Amino acid sequence: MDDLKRRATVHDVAREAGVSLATVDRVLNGRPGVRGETAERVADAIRSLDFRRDVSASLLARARDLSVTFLIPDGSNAFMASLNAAITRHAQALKGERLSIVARPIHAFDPAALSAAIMALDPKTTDCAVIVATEHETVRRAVEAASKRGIAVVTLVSDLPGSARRHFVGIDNVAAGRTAASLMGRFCPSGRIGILAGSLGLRDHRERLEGFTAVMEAEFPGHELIGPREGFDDDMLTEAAVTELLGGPPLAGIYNLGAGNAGLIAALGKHGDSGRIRVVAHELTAATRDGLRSGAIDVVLDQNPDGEIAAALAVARSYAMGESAHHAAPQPAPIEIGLFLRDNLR
Amino acid sequence: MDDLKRRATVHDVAREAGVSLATVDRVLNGRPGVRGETAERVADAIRSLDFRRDVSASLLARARDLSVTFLIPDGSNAFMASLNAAITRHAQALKGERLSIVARPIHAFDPAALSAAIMALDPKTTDCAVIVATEHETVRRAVEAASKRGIAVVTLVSDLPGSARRHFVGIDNVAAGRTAASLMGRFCPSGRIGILAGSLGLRDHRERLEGFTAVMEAEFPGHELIGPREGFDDDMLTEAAVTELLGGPPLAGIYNLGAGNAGLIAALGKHGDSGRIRVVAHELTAATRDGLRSGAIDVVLDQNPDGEIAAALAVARSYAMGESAHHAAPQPAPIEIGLFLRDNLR
DNA sequence: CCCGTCATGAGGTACGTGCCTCATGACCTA
DNA sequence: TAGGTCATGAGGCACGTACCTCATGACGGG
Repeated sequence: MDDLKRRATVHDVAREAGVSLATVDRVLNGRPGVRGETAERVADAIRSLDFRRDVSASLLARARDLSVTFLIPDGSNAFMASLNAAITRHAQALKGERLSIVARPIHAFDPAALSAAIMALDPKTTDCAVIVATEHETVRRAVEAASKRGIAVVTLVSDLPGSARRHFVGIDNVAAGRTAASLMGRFCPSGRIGILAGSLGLRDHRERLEGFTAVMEAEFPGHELIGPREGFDDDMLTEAAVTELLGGPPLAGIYNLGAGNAGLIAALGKHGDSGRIRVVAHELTAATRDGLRSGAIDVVLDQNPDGEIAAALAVARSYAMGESAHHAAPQPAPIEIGLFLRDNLR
Repeated sequence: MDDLKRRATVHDVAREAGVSLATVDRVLNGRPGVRGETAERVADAIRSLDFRRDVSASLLARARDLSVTFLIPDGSNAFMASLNAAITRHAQALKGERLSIVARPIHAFDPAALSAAIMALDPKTTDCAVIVATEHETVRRAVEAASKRGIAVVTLVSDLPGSARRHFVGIDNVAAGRTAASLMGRFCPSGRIGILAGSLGLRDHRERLEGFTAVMEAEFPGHELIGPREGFDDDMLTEAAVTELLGGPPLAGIYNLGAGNAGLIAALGKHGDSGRIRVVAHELTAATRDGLRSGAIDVVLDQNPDGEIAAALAVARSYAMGESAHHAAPQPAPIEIGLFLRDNLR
């Protein structure tokens, strides 16, 4: 009866399949030298015994730690900075968990730099790469090549559909836009709503806009949408755009689906009665926190950077260990859109 | 230079402290037979080498798995059911991670049953207990006793301040109430707001009410608050309470800070023009999801059960391994209040 | 028939820690 | 001084997997 409680080991699998330990090992770790028929017998035994590699023993026995490389855009973007901070924090916490983490900054929005960095990854020293994807054919090809070399690629924040990436960690930006509209419509019985974007060349910004306008038109048809005006995620340009919007007929609300929120707040402050204009923005940063506290911003939609890094690491660990080879891949919970008011600021 | 990259092991600690492996082991695992002065030398070595127990090796070498026992209220409460479901899911996913999870149902809101269950925990088979606390002196004493026996206790959802519990995993319910008020105030320019509670004998319900009324009074003084009416988390009683509320002068909004949402929705449906009344409720369940989709409910505040279980397990694992003994305890991110509209339903 | 290739078996060591036993010396007390 | 308690050292086995080497037998081509 002890046997019923004990977890199955590689020895049990070997016995069940009628092969030696060495063969089980070859199958488990994808090494060559096993006939297809034999490999199938081993796989059957694994399934029938519900064998799962003992993670502790496996990590202990490995010659090297699992290694995950993050390729994150550099630059002054506050959100990317908080992503990097989260990576550092997790790297610290994962000391002793046999997981080594490297973060390499990539020139922002530069497909060539990103794909070059992906191509340079050595499967001997990298099990998994986590990238903030720029949508470009070169990047797609680099991901394909990395995958062929045995490096699992995970996209973060910005996806790369149609590529060989194994997983996407991030929020649903269309849903984010829809949610923003749903709140804005309830906040403002009627009136003109100004829309600000960073750049419509970015996939996530396009998706947010799509969701926002769809819900506004369908559910709150009494409102007039102004824009979108592009602020290119820059404080100065965003301030100029907002000032221009405020110069027109009175606005009931403003939705900024991009960055540059410091500029937005500055423009509102100079305008005066900013308390009456409902404002919805994205990403919890120093600027948006201040905006929430002062009342300049009503709601912030956030993609929790820390949670995203944690999720990416969990996925990366899972793929790096090839855990999904013989059992269903454990689908991690999708990243949720965080909604923050002054009253639930974390 | 290899030495600089290698993680420190117990051997290194022993050498650095000038003691034997056995003594390091005694210190690390809190076994008796070490003079205070010697233990201090070992602790110094641990700090100076930044030694961290290798989690993989440690788990592998242990005679038994880490074991975490959940004591969760039973009954028909939809939220507790989803907590249990989350526990089952995680238990499944943690096969192979040397963590064994037991969930024991406890008669709801019964301090005697809860404390008896805590007293019955054997430190030989339980490293950590996660409880949904009922506020009572017996429970406090049981937690104290368990802690003395070497069982770390973590409170979930409902805290037990002033007890020997090592950690609380849950949301800030005052903030939740404040957030609900902040939304409600923005949704309704003015008017009467009905308030429903489960039972004001519950700490979390009291806290939500406190936060809600504080913000309504301070920021939206034009509104008249009706209630709270107690529905005792029961659909029938809640429906009756709502029907009574709807019989009075027209309401602009309803805040249900307890359960029984199916009753709330039923009463609204029978009343007719429910689309005009803004409704804020708690916990994503089948009932509240339906309410969001149909438009009967505008916003649901949720404490992600899955996230809470994950956080509780992380904390439990950390305490069960005594990781925080020589380094700063890794404070896990606090559980966030989830805000859900129809448009960002997960 | 010889040799090369291939699938597989046999057996070992290593990873870092938990936990056990036994020995040794120091110190205290009667 | 004998006997007892206590702090500590020395050493070893175990955990389950990774990864290595070497042996063996089968098979096929020339």
